Amino acid sequence: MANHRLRQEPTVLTRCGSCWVRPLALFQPLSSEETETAQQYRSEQRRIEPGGYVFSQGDLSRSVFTLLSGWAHLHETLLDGNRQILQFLLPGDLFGFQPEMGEGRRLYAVQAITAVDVCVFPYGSLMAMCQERPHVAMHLLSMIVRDEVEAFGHLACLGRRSARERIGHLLLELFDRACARLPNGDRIDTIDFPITQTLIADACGLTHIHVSRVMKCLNKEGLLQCGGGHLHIPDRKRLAELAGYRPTRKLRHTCP
Amino acid sequence: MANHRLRQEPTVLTRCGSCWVRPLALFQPLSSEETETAQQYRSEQRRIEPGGYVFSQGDLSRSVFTLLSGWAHLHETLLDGNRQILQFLLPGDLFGFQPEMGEGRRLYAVQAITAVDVCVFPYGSLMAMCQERPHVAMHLLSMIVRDEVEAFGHLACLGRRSARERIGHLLLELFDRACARLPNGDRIDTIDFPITQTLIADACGLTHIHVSRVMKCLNKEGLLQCGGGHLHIPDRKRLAELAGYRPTRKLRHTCP
DNA sequence: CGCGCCGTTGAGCCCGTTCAAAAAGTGTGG
DNA sequence: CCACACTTTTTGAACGGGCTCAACGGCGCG
Repeated sequence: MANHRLRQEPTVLTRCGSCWVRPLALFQPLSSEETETAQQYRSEQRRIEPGGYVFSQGDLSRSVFTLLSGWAHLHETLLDGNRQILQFLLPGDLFGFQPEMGEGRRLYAVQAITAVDVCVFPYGSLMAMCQERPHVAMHLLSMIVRDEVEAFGHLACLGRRSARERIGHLLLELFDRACARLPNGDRIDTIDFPITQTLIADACGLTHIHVSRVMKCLNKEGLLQCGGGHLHIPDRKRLAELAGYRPTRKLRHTCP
Repeated sequence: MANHRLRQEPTVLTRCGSCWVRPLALFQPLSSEETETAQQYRSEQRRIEPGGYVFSQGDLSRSVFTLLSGWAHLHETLLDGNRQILQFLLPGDLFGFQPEMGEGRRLYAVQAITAVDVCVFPYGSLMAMCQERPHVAMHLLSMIVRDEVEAFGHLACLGRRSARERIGHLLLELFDRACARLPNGDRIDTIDFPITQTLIADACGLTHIHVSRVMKCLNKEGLLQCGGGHLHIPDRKRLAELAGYRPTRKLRHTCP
């Protein structure tokens, strides 16, 4: 019951034991008894409205976060004001690690796209948990490696692919990641999609003007339909071929 | 000519206790007594000649590696034959992690640029070590996060910077990383540099032809001199300004 | 010597950008 | 319901950075 309500609008504090993103996220390897004690490692839960920041470049870096609901993105703003999106964040995703582990300042910012709820873990308590429960540390390690592999994939995209391919690739990836968070996402061909063309441009290293042109074209060819908060992909295979997308690459999290 | 071989050339089996890259690498947090027992976690040491592969895309993924000497690069080969370099590897660097931790196949390949020596750690024994010594696991975590941050930096480069900036940025980064491995690297303005223009192109997402043109230009302007296995940067500040390079960002490893 | 690899140069083209402006949502308050 | 402001998407015209294709010179090596 609490579970059902969480999916819609978690305005109240969520207990780890009944958190619906747990099977996807940091505490996946914990047994159900352990989960209740895990509660103590979390410091708070926070809601951020669309366009708001979870943290900004230059902020003190003292915690990591799990996204409980909504969409967000991690980005760097360059000196000339240009922006590069480095990651899109979906429910269950863990973010906010930095090499210094709690002593430095944020190199990147995380901005909410929709309204989001985040769960806060101070570095200190997270480290304590890792020391006490090595299998959590191992799981953490593998989550970060997965992030790195994703970043490598994006690098190859930006370095060696055309605009069409980059956009197709990104949309397929987000489509798959969003599907993996649905109860029975296999047969779905339309998802809620709060991503603007400007965001796509900032992720793909293009101008929003050119993104508009290319997407218009992809639309005409019947490869995808995007707009009004929805993304429809009628034929994944055809788009995947165009984009050189490898569905074999494991995605960040999949529902159990 | 001076340090044509970085410090020394370990042709014989190196013991962890006397390994010169240890202060930079995986076993940094170990005490000297621990180091001798750490020896048991390492399975072997391997030498690869220039152009040879430490592993290739599709290989079984069973170990991680520490680079003991030489230069290498990690890259992905796309379906159309194009290549994207994802990381340059210098002595002390750890590489070879994948999310599945020993069960999947390699998504990327690691190729030797110069002759290299690598130290092999099977996943299993590494995991055992992490369970027994949590501070090693924490150090591992922070090393991988640093790699991810580096990858993010490259993403921003490829997405939002011009060819001049990308090349300048890459050369400065490699320059700094190489310097950090020298005994007194602060005052140095020339390093051994076994990187061809084709490699730079594959890292920056450009053609080697265009790299040649841009570097000719940078050379004419007195910003750098690159060739014959050496890189000379007379005025770091000027180049850094051109490239939008932030020296504040912490590099992978620095000599103690 | 021939062969490969690396760097260089030139001519022409194309993808994506820049600049400018209009059209089509979207949300707010009257 | 409309008026208004704002964001998002679309369209057009012209420019240019980086690519393609092709050829050549230098160097190391068997």
